[in-house]
Amino acid sequence: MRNQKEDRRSQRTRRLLHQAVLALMQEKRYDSITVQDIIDRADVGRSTFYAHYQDKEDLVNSHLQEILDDLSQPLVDATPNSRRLLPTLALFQHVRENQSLFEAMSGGRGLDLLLEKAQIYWRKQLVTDLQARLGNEQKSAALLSLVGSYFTGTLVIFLKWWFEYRPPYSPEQMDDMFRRMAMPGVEAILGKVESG
Amino acid sequence: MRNQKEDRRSQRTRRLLHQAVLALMQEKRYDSITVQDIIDRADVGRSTFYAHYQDKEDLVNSHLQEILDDLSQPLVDATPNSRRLLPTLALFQHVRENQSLFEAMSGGRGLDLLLEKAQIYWRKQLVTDLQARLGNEQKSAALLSLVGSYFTGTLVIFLKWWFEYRPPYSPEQMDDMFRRMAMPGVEAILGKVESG
Amino acid sequence: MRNQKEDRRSQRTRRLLHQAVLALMQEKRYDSITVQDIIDRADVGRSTFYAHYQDKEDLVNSHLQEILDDLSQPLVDATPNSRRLLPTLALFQHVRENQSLFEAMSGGRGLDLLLEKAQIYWRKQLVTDLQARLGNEQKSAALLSLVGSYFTGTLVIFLKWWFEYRPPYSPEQMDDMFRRMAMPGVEAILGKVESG
Amino acid sequence: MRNQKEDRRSQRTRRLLHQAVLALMQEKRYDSITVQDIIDRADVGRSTFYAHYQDKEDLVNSHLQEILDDLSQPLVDATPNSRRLLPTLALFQHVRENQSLFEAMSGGRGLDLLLEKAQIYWRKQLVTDLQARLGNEQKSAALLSLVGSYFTGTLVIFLKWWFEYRPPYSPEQMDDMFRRMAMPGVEAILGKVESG
DNA sequence: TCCTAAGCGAGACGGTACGTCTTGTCTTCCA
DNA sequence: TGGAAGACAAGACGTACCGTCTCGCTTAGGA
Repeated sequence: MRNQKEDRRSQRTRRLLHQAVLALMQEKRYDSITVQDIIDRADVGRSTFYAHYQDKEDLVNSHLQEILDDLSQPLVDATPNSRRLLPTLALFQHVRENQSLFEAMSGGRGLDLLLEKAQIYWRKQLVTDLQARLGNEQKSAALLSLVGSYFTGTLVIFLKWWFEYRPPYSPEQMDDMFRRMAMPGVEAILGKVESG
Repeated sequence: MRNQKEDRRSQRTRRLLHQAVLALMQEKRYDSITVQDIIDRADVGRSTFYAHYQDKEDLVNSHLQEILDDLSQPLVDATPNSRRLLPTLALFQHVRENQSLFEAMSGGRGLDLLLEKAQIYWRKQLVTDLQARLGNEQKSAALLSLVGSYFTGTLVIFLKWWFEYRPPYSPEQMDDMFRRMAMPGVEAILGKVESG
Repeated sequence: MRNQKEDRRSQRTRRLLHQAVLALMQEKRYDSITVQDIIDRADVGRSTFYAHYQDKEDLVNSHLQEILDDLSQPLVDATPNSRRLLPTLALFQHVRENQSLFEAMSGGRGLDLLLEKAQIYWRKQLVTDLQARLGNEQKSAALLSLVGSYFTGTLVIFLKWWFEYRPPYSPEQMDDMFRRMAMPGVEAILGKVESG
Repeated sequence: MRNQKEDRRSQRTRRLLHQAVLALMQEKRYDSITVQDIIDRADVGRSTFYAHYQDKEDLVNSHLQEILDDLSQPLVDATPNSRRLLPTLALFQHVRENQSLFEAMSGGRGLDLLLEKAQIYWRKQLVTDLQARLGNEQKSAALLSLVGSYFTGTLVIFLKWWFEYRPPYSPEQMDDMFRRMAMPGVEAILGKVESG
């Protein structure tokens, strides 16, 4: 029916635009990328761009969201009653497998934008999760919020450091260090929340 | 003397520009502040602006640097052989005393820019400090770098949370929680580095 | 026969488009009418429009040509050896009978376009006619051209004035005044060319 | 003082733009001239263009008005109690002297725009003039309006024909023919209004 | 009665010009 | 004579149309 056709065409255009913006983010600072750059690279008309996205930011957000969805897959796949706070090991592994993508974004501030979005997203997930786990124990909302910020913020710090410093550590080593550094802090506030 | 007068004039102009940019950062997003906004507010000619600063970023950086210098005063004042990693309590106290300034910047992303600069600055200080303390113990540069990122990153997370969540915690309570959450992680990697 | 069907459908589409453009010309300036306006009004697809006409101008021209053909009917019907230069009385009468049409076009520059086309068309007719009448008398081509421009130009001036000034004159009065003003000029150059 | 400087700069810019639009009108149809064409030719920034003129039409109008002012100089210079309706001889002479200018405009519809403006301008002058002359004789406003349209319309027809047909006639011959063709018509309605 | 080719609506698309906005330079005036 | 004022070139922005195109849907004639 109708929508199939439109979807097929639209999808192509959107894919071209995403590819273009990804390529450009490897070459120059996010701020200095112009809409003209993007549509030249994607070989797409100006009005077509604006038919799909409000502006450059909208496109980039949509692009980052896709990557974030992919990045958060481990979260979704995790067995609900896993005893770990967020499946961070799977996350480090996933990142390593797609290393080239993230390294590409690492120039030009793209990675920062992604991780900023990611932290907000993960924090929400984590706080919800913690509320569920600790439903009976009375911890203040403030403390939960703080722990959420701390845990996901630290996670982002580790990921950034992994990319920027480029130490020769495996995903497993990274996750191990992360756990060793972050979990005592969490437990200091909440008490033992996991055994793994 | 000529230069005195000129200096005096320059100072006045710079002060006007700083005030203008501070006021504007409370009203709108950093990105949407234009040079025209600033010079209108400061009641200064366009060329005058460019005589003093390269561009908007230069002005803002210069402004943030002033605040950062002030903010980092506790660091500088600290007794060199203090046993604490960064005088964070003094920092939390200083921030509380100048709360209105930081709350003003908190709209419009200005605070983020400041804290980003601050983290880089503090990290450098901290890593240098740690290298001095642990000169004899052989810790890899990588681990020092990671601890520096972790400690200052976490500090920034706490400061941000303090502003955004606005919990009714005193500087002392904040510092206490920060220490309880962050120090175990540091020690997990470096061993005990302080007793206080 | 195949073509009959196609023609019947095509005709409907063309009629819809003509009606739409006529209606629109009453509402807004010619230049500000867009193809989108036309096809929305005609309830016709974009590609259908371009299947029938090259562009907006083509459509309008085709529309004006129809009106012009109708408007020039008196000319064609005139007995070939009429002694009058162009049957202008019939023209004024015809215009009065279709007054509403012309008034409709009078907004938005449509009438100007029509009369411009008309003048060129009539001038050609008139010059050809004069050449035939004066075949033996040696009048330069230049003078014939001038008289052609003068006569038809003046006719257009009268028609425009009739519409814009809207004096309470009958077609007969208009024609009478037109003859009294224009014929002396013609005769000043060509000598008496008609007795009527 | 201040305004002098601004004026001097502005004048330069406006002159450049007028020159550019004049040059372009010789090369292509009025409609197909873009603002980009103009500013490229004038070597002027886009925003500068819009600082001086609302849009292309505004610029062209302003340009035509200048030419029209120049063209109407004979009118203004005429001794107020001249016995002729409009000093048409001076007009034909002026046009011949600036022939190259008008021929330049003759391509691309520019001349049409000018003459359209001119006719409206002259008609107003003439009607005012006739009202003054015939103050005591009771002629209806309608007839004065008609004569005004007729006289100036015919004048425009003659000028256009002169340019388009390019007959080898002198300004004096043109004026003579114009008078011989147009005046009888005027007198047929108004009676003798001049002796010359 | 079914088949098939055309006319058609819908509208995505590449492209071009628009008028607006902002930047950083450059010229002119004035103190 | 050096700094302030602001005109300017440059060029990106988001919008509006254009003319092309691809896609299914009707629909009416010939099989």
